[in-house]
Amino acid sequence: MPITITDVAARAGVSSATVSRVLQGSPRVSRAALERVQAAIAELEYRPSGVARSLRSQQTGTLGLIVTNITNPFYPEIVRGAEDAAQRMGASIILCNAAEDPEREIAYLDLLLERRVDGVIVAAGGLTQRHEDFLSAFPSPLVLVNAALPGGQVPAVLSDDEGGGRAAAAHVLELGHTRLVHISGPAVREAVSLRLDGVRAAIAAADADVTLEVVEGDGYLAGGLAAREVAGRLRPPYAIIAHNDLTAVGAMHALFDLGIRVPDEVSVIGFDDIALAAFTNPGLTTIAQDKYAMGHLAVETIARLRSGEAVKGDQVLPVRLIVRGSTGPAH
Amino acid sequence: MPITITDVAARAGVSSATVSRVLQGSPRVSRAALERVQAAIAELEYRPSGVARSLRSQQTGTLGLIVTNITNPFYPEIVRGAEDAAQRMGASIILCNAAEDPEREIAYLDLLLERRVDGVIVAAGGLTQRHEDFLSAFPSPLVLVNAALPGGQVPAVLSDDEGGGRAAAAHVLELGHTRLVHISGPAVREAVSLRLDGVRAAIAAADADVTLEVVEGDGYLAGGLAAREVAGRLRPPYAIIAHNDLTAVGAMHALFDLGIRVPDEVSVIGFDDIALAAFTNPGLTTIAQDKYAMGHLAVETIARLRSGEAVKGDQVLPVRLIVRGSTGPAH
DNA sequence: TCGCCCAATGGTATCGATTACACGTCGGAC
DNA sequence: GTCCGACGTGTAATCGATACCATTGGGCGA
Repeated sequence: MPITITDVAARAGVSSATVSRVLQGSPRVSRAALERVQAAIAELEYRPSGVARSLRSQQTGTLGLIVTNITNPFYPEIVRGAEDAAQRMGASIILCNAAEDPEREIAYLDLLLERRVDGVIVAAGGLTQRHEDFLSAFPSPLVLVNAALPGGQVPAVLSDDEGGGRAAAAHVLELGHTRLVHISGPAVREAVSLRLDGVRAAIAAADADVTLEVVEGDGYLAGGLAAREVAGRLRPPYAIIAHNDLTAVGAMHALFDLGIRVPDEVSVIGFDDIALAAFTNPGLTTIAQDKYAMGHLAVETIARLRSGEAVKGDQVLPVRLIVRGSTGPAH
Repeated sequence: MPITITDVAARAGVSSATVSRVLQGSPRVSRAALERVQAAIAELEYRPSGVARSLRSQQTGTLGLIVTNITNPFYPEIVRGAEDAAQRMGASIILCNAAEDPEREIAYLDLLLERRVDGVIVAAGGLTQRHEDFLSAFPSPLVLVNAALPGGQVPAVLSDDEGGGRAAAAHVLELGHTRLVHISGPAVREAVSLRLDGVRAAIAAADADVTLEVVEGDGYLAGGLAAREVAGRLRPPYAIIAHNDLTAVGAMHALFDLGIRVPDEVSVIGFDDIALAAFTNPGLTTIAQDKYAMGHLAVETIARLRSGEAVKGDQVLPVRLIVRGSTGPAH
């Protein structure tokens, strides 16, 4: 049985109202009472009940954070950004790992509603129709990360996927490549088509004789293994533009197995800049998303929504090219 | 203003007590009342307030999980294991990222107490004296992961560090190495000395002419760069046994920079089996910890503590050797 | 037919904090 | 000397759900 405000009041010889006023830092407390209450709190090691406080104030100081898969190296950095921002405003994060299961995502949304969280952040790759229905009617502040709903009814934090695709293609074009292979992600994701759009735009802008082949991957390491089949058909040099870093790493492994040298024969460029990208051999050239900022901004957006501000539309964060060792001139 | 149990009661033409009974699945409700209440719940999209329920029942159904650094690839898997186990028992995880800051860890413990979590899991590398004082007097079910308090007052979930160190050394000894270099972690951590003990035990058991040199690292990538200095002094072949995978990856990078070939000239073995280990070139041979199981077991231990069971002492999980490409015969 | 028991339901205190309102006291101004 | 206001403090309602206790009514056995 933990200590309650009543215990403290009794100990200090005041009413619970006075203790509460001390807790709130209200000025309407005499110095004598203040000191007695503080002493009692210290002696009893009293900690006010956040539960009771939440019930009364109708705020829990918690945010729900739903991630597709925490072991996907893309997400921890987002979580860290969100957690930092939350901590700064005195809130806690309830982490929900959907484990790639859309049903579980929806179940979590329900659960978070019961827990009366002050807001929810959904950092999930693919949204299904059911998600759209559920999310667009969500009765609590809601922000999407790295995904968006058609019509922009729900505020979203995104990276500049189209610009990133453009930068990636421009980079290999500059290196003299004229044959590009794009290993995409699953077609349902909006980011997938945006990145491809960017690649096409860069090719169009280059005004040169460039071929582009598109192979569909799954956005994971396995998707990169498509490079094996490609390598069977194409003679170097060519450049592989992967939808993301996991795909790129998968591709590099496939090439490594086949004895094809990166970047001497084939260039590979990824997208995301996950921690792993800096530690492959050679290091992976990639388009970096500012994942920390995305998490941070999502939490700040929740705060703005809660303060009554109408946040509409998408917030798009810039990306930047990071050149490591996996891309080189076309010989 | 969300819908309350009173609204549902009014709508269904019953008292709130009856609605509560329906919510609890109590059999003492007539079929007619049950149906009316269920209809009212559905129509109003009522969700019972977890906050009010927690206040009344004195349980929140939440667990605090304090992690040293979520972007350290060692932790997400632990988080996933914990989250899965929690979800299975209907609990949620409040994630606290201490960001390598011991003060922040302690502040979080306080916060979690205010939130009246049902239990706390601390997955933190180094424990300071202040931690020890604070944790050993912690008034709520508590489990440590990958760390232990002297005297075993607090239940802990650990890997077999000593056995792992032994297995790592035995592996390179079998490959014919006679000169071993151990890049350790910061000396304050118990796991550091245990792994080193294991290495020494394996050498002693080998009954051969083997030299061992110990270099202190920091447990992170930077620690592995100590390999640069070692490589300046030692002529291959030799084997580097790193305290953990990050250190090993750092070491491989240093060797790669110097043009020293792994594993042809120098063998490198890590510890942990983080996701990254499978995707370096060559793949990293390592001692795998079952991180998922650690998180899972920690949550289960909390549940046992809560049910009144006295869980004392450490629970040690086995590790296993995973041979990839970074270790090879000594030439 | 009477009485008893059980099923179904409602009333209400309770969990622990916050806060509107009321009350008493003291000091200063007239 | 009286009145007013400010200040400090206590009382009690409130947040939403749960659980104990009381009440009602119907069925069944004696």
